[in-house]
Amino acid sequence: MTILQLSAKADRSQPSLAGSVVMHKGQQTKAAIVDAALGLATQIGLEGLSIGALAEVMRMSKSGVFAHFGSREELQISVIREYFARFEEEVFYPALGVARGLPRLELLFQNWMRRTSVEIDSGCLFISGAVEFDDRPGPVRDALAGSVKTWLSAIFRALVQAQECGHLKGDADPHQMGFEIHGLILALHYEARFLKTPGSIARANQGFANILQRYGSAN
Amino acid sequence: MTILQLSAKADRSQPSLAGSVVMHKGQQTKAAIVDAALGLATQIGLEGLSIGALAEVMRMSKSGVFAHFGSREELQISVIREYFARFEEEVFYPALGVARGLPRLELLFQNWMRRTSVEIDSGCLFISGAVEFDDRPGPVRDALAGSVKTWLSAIFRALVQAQECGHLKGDADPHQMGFEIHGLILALHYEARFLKTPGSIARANQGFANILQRYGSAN
DNA sequence: TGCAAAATAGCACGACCGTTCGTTTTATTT
DNA sequence: AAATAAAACGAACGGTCGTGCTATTTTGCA
Repeated sequence: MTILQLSAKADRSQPSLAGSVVMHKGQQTKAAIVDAALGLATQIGLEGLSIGALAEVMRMSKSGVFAHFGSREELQISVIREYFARFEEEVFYPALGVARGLPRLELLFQNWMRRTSVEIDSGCLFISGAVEFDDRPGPVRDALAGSVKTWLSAIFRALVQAQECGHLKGDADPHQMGFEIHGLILALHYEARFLKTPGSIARANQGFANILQRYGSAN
Repeated sequence: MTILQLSAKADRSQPSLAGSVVMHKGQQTKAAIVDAALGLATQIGLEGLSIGALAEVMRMSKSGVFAHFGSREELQISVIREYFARFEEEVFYPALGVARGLPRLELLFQNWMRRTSVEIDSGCLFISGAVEFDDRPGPVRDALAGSVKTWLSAIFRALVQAQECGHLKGDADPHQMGFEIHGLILALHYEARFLKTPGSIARANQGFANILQRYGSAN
């Protein structure tokens, strides 16, 4: 049993570059397209992602690219799924290797921070996507919000476990902690990527330490 | 002397709805256009703001709207200036009426929170704009980043003053505090506007109280 | 090796974009 | 009221967008 409902079964028709062993031509190129699209989308956003530009990068015709998805929305959703899969792989799963409670919580945050640091250059789809699909209902928004909620609830569960392990004060509120931690990540992304404020990474780390100090059972 | 370099002198040619007493037709409609554009931009973003849609709202021709700005970029910049002016008016200036130190700091945050709460429905230009102009250099980005930096430095100064008044611990770091406060606002906007998480406003308030508790000189 | 199926290309469409230009209407001044 | 300046219009241009069609090429399997 895993905490995140990861794509356990080989999901129908969404190639994650490491799909099934036997991979036909179509699925290969589709995976390559999604990979390229992910690169474009993190930089210019899901809205800015255009099939024409994507085709140019892939050295394919627009219609050739288009045929793999059937619609722009489906392309965007594929990108979101791929982004989430990589996020899981990079941030979440490695943290399952360490003990529950504070160790895992700290590793989760550390991985999240490291990823966000990289995204200072490349951009974060969960942040840009949130702004772009604020009040634009539809399947893209649903995919985006679903992914984020899944991740945030994983953080929440790690906090609850830490409390159960006695690593946090009994009256600590995991929801409140999650909110504040999320704020640190958002502030890091905002100040470092947009404002180019130096030292933001250290600020976020310090903020996390402060939260632990307030809510930790020992000092 | 004011902390924010407010538009003290009647700025050349940017009508803020309450411009000079004698207002010619052109300046009136320009102000009305900017007002409508601000409404559109906060909802769909500065990038999504199109002259055609704006003209439709104004019941004017595209070219008629366009002539007031000369370019789309100039329109966007006008919108940013207007947004910042209103932000000052609503959040910053009222806080100058109370005593320096903790009272002013708390009022600043309270005003900021109130504004952000309203923006859960309408959207915040400083947040959506940051995502849209992350790595797109140019005058629009400059106007956006300049406004935000001006505001954040006002917060910073309020923190320094609070420390000078003895309302904060001597070893409190105003930069760190500003970072964490900014994170609370961002988390509020993200979770309330995008994820529709209930209780986010209370979370942000609690977070601010926590920061004050850690850094405050008295309890 | 042949053949069906899948993948890709090519082309055109309608819609919307920012912008330009010449004209006409509306305001302001003399 | 006449003259002048400012403002608004309407049509058009070149461009990009997503998408739908129809060929053509490529692929994988019998």
